[in-house]
Amino acid sequence: MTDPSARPTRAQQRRQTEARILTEARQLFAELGYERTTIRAVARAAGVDAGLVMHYFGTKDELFSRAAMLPADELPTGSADQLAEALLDSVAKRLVSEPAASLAVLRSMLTNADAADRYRAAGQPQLSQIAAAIPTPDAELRANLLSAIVHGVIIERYLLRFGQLADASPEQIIDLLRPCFQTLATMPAPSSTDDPSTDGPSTD
Amino acid sequence: MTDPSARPTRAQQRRQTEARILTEARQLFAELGYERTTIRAVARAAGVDAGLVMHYFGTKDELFSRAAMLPADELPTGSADQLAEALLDSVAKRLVSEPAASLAVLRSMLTNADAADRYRAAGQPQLSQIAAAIPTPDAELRANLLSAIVHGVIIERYLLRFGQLADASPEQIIDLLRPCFQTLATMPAPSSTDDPSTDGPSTD
DNA sequence: GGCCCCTGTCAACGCCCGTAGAATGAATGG
DNA sequence: CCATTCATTCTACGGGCGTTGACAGGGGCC
Repeated sequence: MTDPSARPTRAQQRRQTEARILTEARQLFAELGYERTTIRAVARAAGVDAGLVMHYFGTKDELFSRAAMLPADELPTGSADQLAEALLDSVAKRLVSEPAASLAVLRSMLTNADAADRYRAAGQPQLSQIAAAIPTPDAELRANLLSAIVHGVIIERYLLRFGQLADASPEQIIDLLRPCFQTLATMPAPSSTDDPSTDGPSTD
Repeated sequence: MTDPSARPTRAQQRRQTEARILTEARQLFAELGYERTTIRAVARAAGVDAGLVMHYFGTKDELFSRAAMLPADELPTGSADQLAEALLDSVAKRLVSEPAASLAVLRSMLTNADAADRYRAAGQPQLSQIAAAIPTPDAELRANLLSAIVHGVIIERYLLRFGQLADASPEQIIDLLRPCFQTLATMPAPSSTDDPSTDGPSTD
Protein backbone atom coordinates (compact mmCIF):
# COMPACT_ATOMS: atom_id res chain seq x y z
CA MET A 1 0.00 0.00 0.00
CA THR A 2 3.02 2.26 0.40
CA ASP A 3 3.90 1.99 -3.27
CA PRO A 4 0.99 2.66 -5.64
CA SER A 5 2.78 0.79 -8.42
CA ALA A 6 3.04 -2.35 -6.34
CA ARG A 7 0.79 -5.35 -6.93
CA PRO A 8 -2.76 -4.21 -6.28
CA THR A 9 -4.77 -5.44 -3.39
CA ARG A 10 -7.34 -8.14 -3.92
CA ALA A 11 -10.31 -5.76 -3.88
CA GLN A 12 -8.61 -3.55 -6.41
CA GLN A 13 -7.81 -6.51 -8.60
CA ARG A 14 -11.39 -7.61 -8.46
CA ARG A 15 -12.76 -4.20 -9.38
CA GLN A 16 -10.23 -3.97 -12.15
CA THR A 17 -11.18 -7.32 -13.60
CA GLU A 18 -14.87 -6.51 -13.41
CA ALA A 19 -14.27 -3.24 -15.18
CA ARG A 20 -12.26 -4.97 -17.88
CA ILE A 21 -15.07 -7.45 -18.44
CA LEU A 22 -17.63 -4.67 -18.62
CA THR A 23 -15.57 -2.70 -21.10
CA GLU A 24 -15.14 -5.64 -23.41
CA ALA A 25 -18.79 -6.59 -23.01
CA ARG A 26 -19.87 -3.10 -23.99
CA GLN A 27 -17.63 -3.21 -27.01
CA LEU A 28 -18.94 -6.57 -28.16
CA PHE A 29 -22.59 -5.82 -27.47
CA ALA A 30 -22.18 -2.64 -29.49
CA GLU A 31 -20.53 -4.45 -32.37
CA LEU A 32 -22.54 -7.62 -32.49
CA GLY A 33 -25.77 -7.03 -30.63
CA TYR A 34 -27.07 -9.12 -27.80
CA GLU A 35 -27.54 -12.50 -29.44
CA ARG A 36 -24.23 -12.76 -31.22
CA THR A 37 -22.23 -11.63 -28.23
CA THR A 38 -21.26 -14.70 -26.25
CA ILE A 39 -20.12 -14.92 -22.68
CA ARG A 40 -17.13 -16.89 -23.88
CA ALA A 41 -16.14 -14.15 -26.31
CA VAL A 42 -16.41 -11.48 -23.63
CA ALA A 43 -14.33 -13.60 -21.29
CA ARG A 44 -11.71 -14.23 -23.94
CA ALA A 45 -11.50 -10.52 -24.75
CA ALA A 46 -11.11 -9.71 -21.07
CA GLY A 47 -8.52 -12.44 -20.63
CA VAL A 48 -10.47 -14.45 -18.08
CA ASP A 49 -12.50 -17.62 -17.94
CA ALA A 50 -16.17 -17.66 -18.91
CA GLY A 51 -17.01 -19.09 -15.51
CA LEU A 52 -15.66 -15.99 -13.87
CA VAL A 53 -17.96 -13.77 -15.90
CA MET A 54 -20.88 -15.86 -14.75
CA HIS A 55 -19.57 -15.80 -11.20
CA TYR A 56 -19.44 -12.02 -11.18
CA PHE A 57 -22.56 -11.21 -13.15
CA GLY A 58 -24.79 -14.21 -12.67
CA THR A 59 -26.41 -14.30 -16.09
CA LYS A 60 -25.82 -12.91 -19.54
CA ASP A 61 -28.82 -10.64 -19.08
CA GLU A 62 -27.35 -9.21 -15.95
CA LEU A 63 -24.03 -8.67 -17.69
CA PHE A 64 -25.81 -6.81 -20.43
CA SER A 65 -27.71 -4.70 -17.91
CA ARG A 66 -24.54 -3.69 -16.18
CA ALA A 67 -22.64 -3.11 -19.42
CA ALA A 68 -25.40 -1.09 -21.00
CA MET A 69 -26.16 1.05 -18.00
CA LEU A 70 -25.43 4.64 -18.81
CA PRO A 71 -26.61 7.90 -17.37
CA ALA A 72 -28.90 9.92 -19.57
CA ASP A 73 -27.19 13.21 -20.21
CA GLU A 74 -28.84 16.15 -18.61
CA LEU A 75 -31.09 18.39 -20.62
CA PRO A 76 -31.59 21.95 -19.45
CA THR A 77 -35.12 22.96 -18.77
CA GLY A 78 -35.93 26.02 -20.78
CA SER A 79 -37.77 27.38 -23.75
CA ALA A 80 -38.46 25.25 -26.76
CA ASP A 81 -35.76 27.13 -28.64
CA GLN A 82 -33.17 26.35 -26.03
CA LEU A 83 -34.35 22.78 -25.89
CA ALA A 84 -33.86 22.31 -29.61
CA GLU A 85 -30.35 23.66 -29.36
CA ALA A 86 -29.58 21.47 -26.38
CA LEU A 87 -30.80 18.43 -28.26
CA LEU A 88 -28.69 19.38 -31.24
CA ASP A 89 -25.72 19.70 -28.94
CA SER A 90 -26.31 16.26 -27.57
CA VAL A 91 -26.58 14.85 -31.08
CA ALA A 92 -23.37 16.63 -32.03
CA LYS A 93 -21.59 15.09 -29.10
CA ARG A 94 -22.77 11.64 -30.11
CA LEU A 95 -21.72 12.26 -33.69
CA VAL A 96 -18.20 13.05 -32.61
CA SER A 97 -17.71 9.98 -30.51
CA GLU A 98 -20.52 7.62 -29.81
CA PRO A 99 -19.84 5.83 -26.54
CA ALA A 100 -19.94 2.08 -26.95
CA ALA A 101 -22.49 1.73 -24.18
CA SER A 102 -25.03 3.78 -26.06
CA LEU A 103 -24.51 1.78 -29.23
CA ALA A 104 -24.72 -1.43 -27.27
CA VAL A 105 -28.13 -0.46 -25.97
CA LEU A 106 -29.28 0.82 -29.30
CA ARG A 107 -28.20 -2.24 -31.20
CA SER A 108 -29.30 -4.72 -28.60
CA MET A 109 -32.69 -3.26 -27.94
CA LEU A 110 -33.56 -3.95 -31.52
CA THR A 111 -33.22 -7.67 -30.95
CA ASN A 112 -33.82 -7.99 -27.23
CA ALA A 113 -37.20 -7.11 -25.81
CA ASP A 114 -35.81 -6.59 -22.33
CA ALA A 115 -33.25 -4.15 -23.62
CA ALA A 116 -35.99 -2.23 -25.38
CA ASP A 117 -38.05 -2.09 -22.21
CA ARG A 118 -35.11 -0.95 -20.19
CA TYR A 119 -34.23 1.73 -22.70
CA ARG A 120 -37.77 2.95 -22.97
CA ALA A 121 -38.00 3.23 -19.21
CA ALA A 122 -34.67 5.01 -18.96
CA GLY A 123 -35.55 7.49 -21.67
CA GLN A 124 -39.05 8.26 -20.47
CA PRO A 125 -38.19 11.06 -18.05
CA GLN A 126 -36.06 12.78 -20.64
CA LEU A 127 -38.83 12.43 -23.18
CA SER A 128 -41.30 13.97 -20.77
CA GLN A 129 -38.89 16.77 -20.10
CA ILE A 130 -38.63 17.47 -23.79
CA ALA A 131 -42.37 17.35 -24.18
CA ALA A 132 -42.82 19.74 -21.28
CA ALA A 133 -40.84 22.41 -23.11
CA ILE A 134 -42.91 22.18 -26.26
CA PRO A 135 -45.87 24.54 -26.17
CA THR A 136 -48.30 22.54 -28.28
CA PRO A 137 -50.96 20.00 -27.38
CA ASP A 138 -49.16 17.32 -29.36
CA ALA A 139 -45.97 17.93 -27.42
CA GLU A 140 -45.44 14.29 -26.58
CA LEU A 141 -45.68 13.17 -30.15
CA ARG A 142 -43.26 15.86 -31.18
CA ALA A 143 -40.85 14.77 -28.48
CA ASN A 144 -41.13 11.24 -29.81
CA LEU A 145 -40.41 12.41 -33.32
CA LEU A 146 -37.36 14.30 -32.15
CA SER A 147 -36.17 11.16 -30.44
CA ALA A 148 -36.89 9.14 -33.57
CA ILE A 149 -34.82 11.50 -35.69
CA VAL A 150 -31.92 11.32 -33.29
CA HIS A 151 -32.08 7.55 -33.30
CA GLY A 152 -32.42 7.39 -37.04
CA VAL A 153 -29.33 9.50 -37.56
CA ILE A 154 -27.26 7.56 -35.04
CA ILE A 155 -28.40 4.20 -36.38
CA GLU A 156 -27.73 5.18 -39.95
CA ARG A 157 -24.31 6.57 -39.14
CA TYR A 158 -23.01 3.88 -36.82
CA LEU A 159 -25.05 0.76 -37.35
CA LEU A 160 -25.82 0.85 -41.03
CA ARG A 161 -22.96 3.13 -42.05
CA PHE A 162 -24.87 4.72 -44.89
CA GLY A 163 -22.68 6.59 -47.30
CA GLN A 164 -22.58 10.28 -46.59
CA LEU A 165 -23.95 10.09 -43.11
CA ALA A 166 -21.09 7.96 -41.92
CA ASP A 167 -18.49 10.49 -43.01
CA ALA A 168 -20.10 13.90 -42.91
CA SER A 169 -18.89 16.37 -40.34
CA PRO A 170 -21.06 16.79 -37.28
CA GLU A 171 -21.42 20.50 -37.97
CA GLN A 172 -22.83 19.87 -41.40
CA ILE A 173 -25.34 17.38 -40.05
CA ILE A 174 -26.31 19.60 -37.17
CA ASP A 175 -26.83 22.57 -39.45
CA LEU A 176 -29.18 20.54 -41.57
CA LEU A 177 -31.05 19.19 -38.59
CA ARG A 178 -31.45 22.55 -36.88
CA PRO A 179 -34.44 23.77 -38.86
CA CYS A 180 -36.13 20.42 -38.36
CA PHE A 181 -35.64 20.51 -34.62
CA GLN A 182 -36.67 24.15 -34.37
CA THR A 183 -39.79 23.48 -36.37
CA LEU A 184 -40.77 20.44 -34.35
CA ALA A 185 -40.07 22.18 -31.08
CA THR A 186 -41.74 25.46 -31.78
CA MET A 187 -43.97 25.55 -34.84
CA PRO A 188 -47.49 26.19 -33.52
CA ALA A 189 -49.56 23.74 -35.54
CA PRO A 190 -49.50 21.74 -38.71
CA SER A 191 -52.02 23.54 -40.86
CA SER A 192 -52.00 22.65 -44.50
CA THR A 193 -55.74 23.02 -44.06
CA ASP A 194 -57.23 24.59 -40.97
CA ASP A 195 -59.46 21.60 -40.49
CA PRO A 196 -59.86 20.82 -36.82
CA SER A 197 -61.67 17.56 -37.56
CA THR A 198 -58.37 15.74 -37.70
CA ASP A 199 -57.87 16.61 -34.08
CA GLY A 200 -59.70 14.75 -31.39
CA PRO A 201 -61.41 16.64 -28.59
CA SER A 202 -59.15 18.43 -26.14
CA THR A 203 -59.75 15.86 -23.44
CA ASP A 204 -56.30 14.36 -23.98
CA MET B 1 -55.78 -29.83 -64.33
CA THR B 2 -59.34 -30.04 -65.59
CA ASP B 3 -60.87 -29.07 -62.29
CA PRO B 4 -59.19 -26.11 -60.59
CA SER B 5 -60.70 -27.00 -57.21
CA ALA B 6 -59.34 -30.52 -57.31
CA ARG B 7 -56.30 -31.59 -55.40
CA PRO B 8 -53.45 -29.50 -56.76
CA THR B 9 -50.78 -30.97 -58.91
CA ARG B 10 -47.39 -31.69 -57.43
CA ALA B 11 -45.77 -28.57 -58.85
CA GLN B 12 -48.58 -26.40 -57.49
CA GLN B 13 -48.31 -28.02 -54.13
CA ARG B 14 -44.62 -27.37 -54.09
CA ARG B 15 -44.97 -23.70 -54.98
CA GLN B 16 -47.69 -23.35 -52.41
CA THR B 17 -45.57 -24.87 -49.68
CA GLU B 18 -42.60 -22.71 -50.61
CA ALA B 19 -44.79 -19.63 -50.46
CA ARG B 20 -46.14 -20.63 -47.07
CA ILE B 21 -42.62 -21.08 -45.75
CA LEU B 22 -41.56 -17.71 -47.11
CA THR B 23 -44.54 -15.96 -45.57
CA GLU B 24 -43.92 -17.42 -42.15
CA ALA B 25 -40.20 -16.75 -42.45
CA ARG B 26 -40.84 -13.09 -43.24
CA GLN B 27 -43.15 -12.83 -40.26
CA LEU B 28 -40.65 -14.38 -37.88
CA PHE B 29 -37.65 -12.50 -39.20
CA ALA B 30 -39.64 -9.30 -38.75
CA GLU B 31 -40.64 -10.17 -35.22
CA LEU B 32 -37.46 -11.70 -33.94
CA GLY B 33 -34.64 -10.63 -36.21
CA TYR B 34 -32.24 -12.95 -37.93
CA GLU B 35 -30.54 -14.63 -35.00
CA ARG B 36 -33.56 -15.52 -32.95
CA THR B 37 -35.50 -16.85 -35.89
CA THR B 38 -34.80 -20.55 -36.20
CA ILE B 39 -35.34 -22.83 -39.16
CA ARG B 40 -37.27 -25.13 -36.89
CA ALA B 41 -39.63 -22.33 -35.86
CA VAL B 42 -40.26 -21.33 -39.45
CA ALA B 43 -40.92 -24.92 -40.36
CA ARG B 44 -43.30 -25.38 -37.44
CA ALA B 45 -45.19 -22.20 -38.38
CA ALA B 46 -45.48 -23.38 -41.94
CA GLY B 47 -46.57 -26.83 -40.84
CA VAL B 48 -43.66 -28.68 -42.39
CA ASP B 49 -40.46 -30.34 -41.33
CA ALA B 50 -37.25 -28.37 -40.85
CA GLY B 51 -35.53 -30.64 -43.31
CA LEU B 52 -37.90 -29.50 -46.00
CA VAL B 53 -37.01 -25.88 -45.45
CA MET B 54 -33.36 -26.78 -45.86
CA HIS B 55 -34.15 -28.86 -48.90
CA TYR B 56 -35.90 -25.97 -50.59
CA PHE B 57 -33.69 -23.09 -49.53
CA GLY B 58 -30.33 -24.67 -48.84
CA THR B 59 -29.24 -22.51 -45.94
CA LYS B 60 -30.75 -20.15 -43.43
CA ASP B 61 -29.00 -17.26 -45.15
CA GLU B 62 -30.59 -18.18 -48.44
CA LEU B 63 -33.99 -18.43 -46.79
CA PHE B 64 -33.52 -14.97 -45.36
CA SER B 65 -32.45 -13.60 -48.71
CA ARG B 66 -35.53 -14.96 -50.40
CA ALA B 67 -37.85 -13.90 -47.58
CA ALA B 68 -36.46 -10.40 -47.31
CA MET B 69 -36.41 -9.66 -50.99
CA LEU B 70 -38.78 -6.82 -51.74
CA PRO B 71 -39.10 -4.30 -54.51
CA ALA B 72 -38.28 -0.72 -53.61
CA ASP B 73 -41.35 1.37 -54.26
CA GLU B 74 -41.06 3.78 -57.12
CA LEU B 75 -40.37 7.41 -56.49
CA PRO B 76 -41.43 9.92 -59.10
CA THR B 77 -38.70 12.07 -60.50
CA GLY B 78 -39.60 15.68 -60.06
CA SER B 79 -38.94 18.86 -58.20
CA ALA B 80 -37.65 18.81 -54.66
CA ASP B 81 -41.12 19.83 -53.49
CA GLN B 82 -42.76 16.93 -55.21
CA LEU B 83 -40.07 14.62 -53.97
CA ALA B 84 -40.69 15.61 -50.37
CA GLU B 85 -44.39 14.94 -50.79
CA ALA B 86 -43.73 11.62 -52.46
CA LEU B 87 -41.46 10.61 -49.62
CA LEU B 88 -44.10 11.64 -47.10
CA ASP B 89 -46.62 9.55 -48.99
CA SER B 90 -44.36 6.55 -48.82
CA VAL B 91 -43.88 7.08 -45.11
CA ALA B 92 -47.62 7.39 -44.65
CA LYS B 93 -48.18 4.12 -46.45
CA ARG B 94 -45.67 2.41 -44.22
CA LEU B 95 -47.26 3.92 -41.14
CA VAL B 96 -50.61 2.46 -42.06
CA SER B 97 -49.39 -1.06 -42.62
CA GLU B 98 -45.76 -1.93 -42.56
CA PRO B 99 -45.18 -5.00 -44.67
CA ALA B 100 -43.43 -7.72 -42.76
CA ALA B 101 -40.70 -8.02 -45.35
CA SER B 102 -39.60 -4.47 -44.81
CA LEU B 103 -39.51 -4.90 -41.06
CA ALA B 104 -37.65 -8.16 -41.46
CA VAL B 105 -34.93 -6.44 -43.40
CA LEU B 106 -34.87 -3.46 -41.11
CA ARG B 107 -34.63 -5.55 -37.98
CA SER B 108 -32.25 -8.11 -39.36
CA MET B 109 -29.84 -5.73 -40.95
CA LEU B 110 -29.11 -4.38 -37.52
CA THR B 111 -27.65 -7.69 -36.46
CA ASN B 112 -26.67 -9.26 -39.75
CA ALA B 113 -23.92 -7.64 -41.77
CA ASP B 114 -25.04 -9.31 -44.98
CA ALA B 115 -28.54 -7.99 -44.56
CA ALA B 116 -27.16 -4.50 -44.06
CA ASP B 117 -25.08 -4.77 -47.21
CA ARG B 118 -27.99 -6.06 -49.19
CA TYR B 119 -30.22 -3.30 -47.95
CA ARG B 120 -27.67 -0.60 -48.63
CA ALA B 121 -27.21 -1.87 -52.14
CA ALA B 122 -30.93 -2.09 -52.74
CA GLY B 123 -31.57 1.42 -51.44
CA GLN B 124 -28.71 3.12 -53.22
CA PRO B 125 -30.48 3.89 -56.50
CA GLN B 126 -33.43 5.36 -54.65
CA LEU B 127 -31.10 7.42 -52.52
CA SER B 128 -29.35 8.74 -55.60
CA GLN B 129 -32.68 9.55 -57.14
CA ILE B 130 -33.64 11.53 -54.08
CA ALA B 131 -30.32 13.31 -54.08
CA ALA B 132 -30.71 14.16 -57.75
CA ALA B 133 -33.87 16.11 -57.02
CA ILE B 134 -32.29 18.21 -54.32
CA PRO B 135 -30.75 21.38 -55.72
CA THR B 136 -27.92 21.83 -53.23
CA PRO B 137 -24.31 20.67 -53.27
CA ASP B 138 -24.88 18.58 -50.16
CA ALA B 139 -27.77 16.78 -51.81
CA GLU B 140 -26.49 13.33 -50.95
CA LEU B 141 -26.14 14.10 -47.30
CA ARG B 142 -29.64 15.53 -47.25
CA ALA B 143 -30.96 12.42 -48.95
CA ASN B 144 -29.24 10.35 -46.31
CA LEU B 145 -30.79 12.43 -43.57
CA LEU B 146 -34.23 12.03 -45.08
CA SER B 147 -33.65 8.31 -45.16
CA ALA B 148 -32.44 8.37 -41.57
CA ILE B 149 -35.57 10.17 -40.44
CA VAL B 150 -37.80 7.69 -42.21
CA HIS B 151 -35.93 4.81 -40.63
CA GLY B 152 -35.97 6.44 -37.23
CA VAL B 153 -39.72 6.89 -37.31
CA ILE B 154 -40.38 3.36 -38.55
CA ILE B 155 -38.00 1.83 -36.04
CA GLU B 156 -39.42 3.80 -33.17
CA ARG B 157 -42.98 2.97 -34.12
CA TYR B 158 -42.65 -0.70 -34.93
CA LEU B 159 -39.48 -1.97 -33.36
CA LEU B 160 -39.27 0.02 -30.16
CA ARG B 161 -42.93 0.92 -29.90
CA PHE B 162 -42.29 4.23 -28.22
CA GLY B 163 -45.34 5.72 -26.61
CA GLN B 164 -47.03 8.26 -28.80
CA LEU B 165 -45.37 7.26 -32.00
CA ALA B 166 -46.78 3.79 -31.85
CA ASP B 167 -50.34 5.05 -31.63
CA ALA B 168 -50.46 8.40 -33.37
CA SER B 169 -52.38 8.67 -36.59
CA PRO B 170 -50.31 8.69 -39.75
CA GLU B 171 -51.76 12.05 -40.76
CA GLN B 172 -50.61 13.64 -37.54
CA ILE B 173 -47.11 12.28 -37.98
CA ILE B 174 -46.95 13.24 -41.63
CA ASP B 175 -48.10 16.77 -40.88
CA LEU B 176 -45.31 17.15 -38.36
CA LEU B 177 -42.73 15.69 -40.67
CA ARG B 178 -43.74 17.77 -43.66
CA PRO B 179 -41.85 20.94 -42.74
CA CYS B 180 -38.78 18.87 -41.95
CA PHE B 181 -38.85 17.14 -45.30
CA GLN B 182 -39.57 20.36 -47.16
CA THR B 183 -36.73 22.11 -45.42
CA LEU B 184 -34.26 19.31 -46.06
CA ALA B 185 -35.31 18.98 -49.68
CA THR B 186 -35.42 22.62 -50.60
CA MET B 187 -33.82 24.98 -48.12
CA PRO B 188 -30.88 26.55 -49.98
CA ALA B 189 -28.10 26.36 -47.41
CA PRO B 190 -27.48 26.14 -43.72
CA SER B 191 -26.11 29.57 -42.92
CA SER B 192 -25.69 30.34 -39.29
CA THR B 193 -22.53 31.98 -40.58
CA ASP B 194 -21.88 32.56 -44.27
CA ASP B 195 -18.55 30.87 -43.99
CA PRO B 196 -17.74 28.95 -47.17
CA SER B 197 -14.65 27.40 -45.63
CA THR B 198 -16.68 24.50 -44.36
CA ASP B 199 -17.31 23.58 -47.97
CA GLY B 200 -14.66 21.84 -49.94
CA PRO B 201 -13.83 22.96 -53.50
CA SER B 202 -16.30 22.01 -56.17
CA THR B 203 -14.04 19.36 -57.59
CA ASP B 204 -16.16 16.58 -56.16
C1' DG C 1 1.07 -18.12 11.47
C1' DG C 2 -2.85 -20.60 10.47
C1' DC C 3 -7.37 -20.64 8.78
C1' DC C 4 -10.58 -19.07 5.59
C1' DC C 5 -12.25 -16.54 2.00
C1' DC C 6 -12.24 -15.03 -2.51
C1' DT C 7 -10.46 -14.71 -7.13
C1' DG C 8 -9.95 -17.48 -10.78
C1' DT C 9 -9.72 -22.06 -13.69
C1' DC C 10 -11.43 -26.32 -15.56
C1' DA C 11 -14.36 -29.79 -17.15
C1' DA C 12 -18.82 -30.96 -17.93
C1' DC C 13 -23.95 -30.71 -18.40
C1' DG C 14 -28.03 -30.25 -21.21
C1' DC C 15 -30.03 -27.70 -24.76
C1' DC C 16 -30.89 -26.06 -29.20
C1' DC C 17 -29.01 -24.81 -33.31
C1' DG C 18 -28.00 -25.52 -38.59
C1' DT C 19 -27.47 -29.12 -41.40
C1' DA C 20 -27.12 -33.93 -43.74
C1' DG C 21 -28.84 -38.12 -45.45
C1' DA C 22 -31.61 -42.14 -45.50
C1' DA C 23 -36.38 -43.60 -45.64
C1' DT C 24 -41.35 -43.17 -47.23
C1' DG C 25 -45.03 -43.03 -50.05
C1' DA C 26 -47.95 -40.83 -53.34
C1' DA C 27 -48.11 -38.56 -57.94
C1' DT C 28 -46.19 -39.07 -62.59
C1' DG C 29 -44.98 -40.71 -66.98
C1' DG C 30 -43.88 -44.33 -70.37
C1' DC D 1 -48.74 -51.35 -64.66
C1' DC D 2 -44.46 -50.74 -63.30
C1' DA D 3 -40.43 -47.71 -62.66
C1' DT D 4 -39.25 -43.32 -61.42
C1' DT D 5 -39.43 -38.94 -59.64
C1' DC D 6 -40.08 -35.91 -55.94
C1' DA D 7 -42.40 -33.70 -51.90
C1' DT D 8 -41.92 -34.65 -47.39
C1' DT D 9 -40.50 -36.77 -42.87
C1' DC D 10 -37.35 -38.91 -39.57
C1' DT D 11 -33.21 -39.49 -37.15
C1' DA D 12 -28.93 -38.08 -36.06
C1' DC D 13 -24.50 -35.50 -35.74
C1' DG D 14 -21.35 -32.06 -34.41
C1' DG D 15 -20.84 -27.80 -32.40
C1' DG D 16 -21.61 -23.75 -29.69
C1' DC D 17 -24.26 -21.84 -26.30
C1' DG D 18 -25.45 -20.42 -21.15
C1' DT D 19 -24.70 -22.20 -16.99
C1' DT D 20 -22.86 -25.14 -13.01
C1' DG D 21 -20.01 -26.97 -9.46
C1' DA D 22 -15.73 -28.82 -8.04
C1' DC D 23 -11.23 -27.47 -7.44
C1' DA D 24 -6.85 -24.64 -6.74
C1' DG D 25 -4.01 -21.31 -4.53
C1' DG D 26 -2.55 -17.05 -2.85
C1' DG D 27 -4.06 -12.73 0.41
C1' DG D 28 -6.08 -11.04 4.29
C1' DC D 29 -7.71 -11.16 9.05
C1' DC D 30 -7.26 -12.67 14.03
